[in-house]
Amino acid sequence: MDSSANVSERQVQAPSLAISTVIFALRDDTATGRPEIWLPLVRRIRQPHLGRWALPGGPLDGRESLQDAAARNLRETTDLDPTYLEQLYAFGGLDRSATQRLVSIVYWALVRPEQADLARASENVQWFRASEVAGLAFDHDEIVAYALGRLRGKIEYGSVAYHFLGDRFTLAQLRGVYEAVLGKQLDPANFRRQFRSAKDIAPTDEVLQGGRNRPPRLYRYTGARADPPGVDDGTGAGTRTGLAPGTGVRNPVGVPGAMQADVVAEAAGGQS
Amino acid sequence: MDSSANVSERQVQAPSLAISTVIFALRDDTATGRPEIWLPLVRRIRQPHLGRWALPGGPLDGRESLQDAAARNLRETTDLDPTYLEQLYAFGGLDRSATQRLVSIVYWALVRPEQADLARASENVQWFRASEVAGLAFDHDEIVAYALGRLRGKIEYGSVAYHFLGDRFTLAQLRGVYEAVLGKQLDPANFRRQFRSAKDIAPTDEVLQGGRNRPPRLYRYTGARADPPGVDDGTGAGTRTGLAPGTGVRNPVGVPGAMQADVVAEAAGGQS
DNA sequence: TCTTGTTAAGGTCAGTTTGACTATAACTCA
DNA sequence: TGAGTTATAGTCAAACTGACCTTAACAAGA
Repeated sequence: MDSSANVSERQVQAPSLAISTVIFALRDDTATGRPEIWLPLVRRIRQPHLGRWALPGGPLDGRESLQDAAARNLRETTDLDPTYLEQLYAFGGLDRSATQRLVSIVYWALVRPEQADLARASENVQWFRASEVAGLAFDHDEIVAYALGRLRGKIEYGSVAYHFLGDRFTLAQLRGVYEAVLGKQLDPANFRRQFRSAKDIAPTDEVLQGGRNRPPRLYRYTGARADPPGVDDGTGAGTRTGLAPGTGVRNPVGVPGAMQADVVAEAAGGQS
Repeated sequence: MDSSANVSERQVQAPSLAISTVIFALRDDTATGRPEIWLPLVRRIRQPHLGRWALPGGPLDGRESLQDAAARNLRETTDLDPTYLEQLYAFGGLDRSATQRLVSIVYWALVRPEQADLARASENVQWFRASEVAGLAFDHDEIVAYALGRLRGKIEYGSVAYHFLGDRFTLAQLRGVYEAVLGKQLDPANFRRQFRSAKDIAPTDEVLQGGRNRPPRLYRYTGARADPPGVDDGTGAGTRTGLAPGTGVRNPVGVPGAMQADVVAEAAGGQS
């Protein structure tokens, strides 16, 4: 509206650009044995929000692509290469940071629990249960909530779930992923039925020995494991490989239904 | 990899930030009478790509939120306020523009055909059939293709289709929207069946007079018309109000199916 | 060695949804 | 008045879902 001259110096400056990354991994609950969603956070070592936990990230310099910068966040925080990395959203509200106008392009990643050295908690890097994350710096609480919503939405389609798992997995493990992400139990028999007829999943001739019950067969994911290089869709359009079965997420037929808005955010700050 | 000093001046500078907007409207084909997807483009009046068509957009200054800047693009190009406006993706490849490192945050919008003054084609603003767009400046071809993929993905859920239509509409008009977006014909009877049981659609007691056939009943969309203010989801998570019926888009059940990757892009340039 | 507990794996069944198709209603135009 | 076209309602078989049942395979303990 008002484009006259009397604006503060700060607002006239071009916004700063930062990349942040929400990294999800599964970890079996020590009590129930059921997998839960965890994510690493880093402690801020400067103002603003000094000392608070925040998403890994930093300013974007001119030499990296967005995705490369996010992958670097991932490496520096977890020592892992991404098995899944996708752009989440660009947060650019005017008051995300008190000290500067900051636009953060946020990525989200999935890593495998075996790889993620969850024990590698240092003074400034620690893993938290996603359900218990609160009080983060900037608007990172909302970003995490938004990322969780996206994860749920994405798992209803294909492929994503497999990025939490290793090369071979049992149907029970796969079901565990779905249950952790969707936050509800699924019928094992129906889950099996749907996944047995899935195109991108193939039984191996191996079984998982060592359990105390009947040894489950191991399966292999035969679809695309990662997004095509340089390709990165911002929604469900991309690597979608079919619908998640047994999801309990019945086909939202009947057309327009109830407003299902997930947690959304127009905010967030970058770790700089 | 190489963080030594011998890098060009340009690459060391912070990337420039721009906002671009893909604006979709429907327009009835003069021959078949069936609606098609159109979008406005602006001619570049400076280098690079001088004279070529490009998405409306411009640099982000420090005083606007991302969404506000996109809404301004929309207004300045079409004289319309957004009925639907959502973030599409942030494009940040290293070589999107030859002259500078440029990161573009792209929005996409839907407008109503009655409102969109399609005739208002000036020397530097013109509407094009989405299916015929080609040869745009920067990587805007790919951005448009990506936006079309997102539109298709989104229409399979709820609400989005209605933003193409006015307050009252017939089921045939609504079906026309779906057919234009999905690029295939749908069975009128089945389409009707599903939408009649839809929660967010209600029949009025009016019919549309003046046609040469049986006058169709008018319906009203009773769900949320626009995204909550300031709220803007980057995917299908947000305003999702149910699945599109009759879509022919059968529930992608059976779990993982065929890789359905839509057109994606890691590129694009901003109109500056 | 037999019993018990637990998970794996396969199957049944009723209710719902889908896609293809048919039939009738309502209107304009020739 | 009859032909043509769209609106609207219904039918039917195939497919899918969710709930539930049965049997297989294994470990641990009696």
